[in-house]
Amino acid sequence: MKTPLVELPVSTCAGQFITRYSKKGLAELDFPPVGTPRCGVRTSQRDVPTEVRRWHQATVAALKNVLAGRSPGKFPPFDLSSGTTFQRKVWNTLRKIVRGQTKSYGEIARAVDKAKAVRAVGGACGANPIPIFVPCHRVLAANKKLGGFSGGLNWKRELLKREGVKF
DNA sequence: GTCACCTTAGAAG
DNA sequence: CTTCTAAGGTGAC
Repeated sequence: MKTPLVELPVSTCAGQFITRYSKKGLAELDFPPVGTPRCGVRTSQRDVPTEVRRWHQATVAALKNVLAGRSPGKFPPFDLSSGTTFQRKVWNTLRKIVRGQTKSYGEIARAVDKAKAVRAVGGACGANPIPIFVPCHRVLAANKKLGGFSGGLNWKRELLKREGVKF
């Protein structure tokens, strides 16, 4: 059984992101469909619980800060219950990577005591429900190559650039 | 069961 | 240098 999620859009100049909340916190974040960046689209939040609105406020602020190349500030609580134990371990490790810093898939693998599971780490990154906040984009291949990215390599490059990472 | 995936170290040519 | 291989977790088929 799965708790239905409350879905709310986040309109930024980079496009309209989609966020989804469970009863525990932010559960998913999607990149904008494609193009058509529109600023300042207003959305009805009539049926949204007060608590979720508060989280959403934090989400919007954090997202805009990141897109502006600043530190995110406050995050809403995350609900990563959808992942497996291994994935949550990986995501938890990713969150420790500070802004402007990068790690390799191998380093993440070692950090979760599965030195040889580098490819599994890649899989976990791809399964990451909350990109940007759980910084899967800060994970590069061993020789500082870009590697891949489900949401589109352009986003990975863009996010890193906005954090001041050169490569 | 098999395959493909955001990988990587190492061995061989 | 390039190419090939094996190894790990997980979901799709």
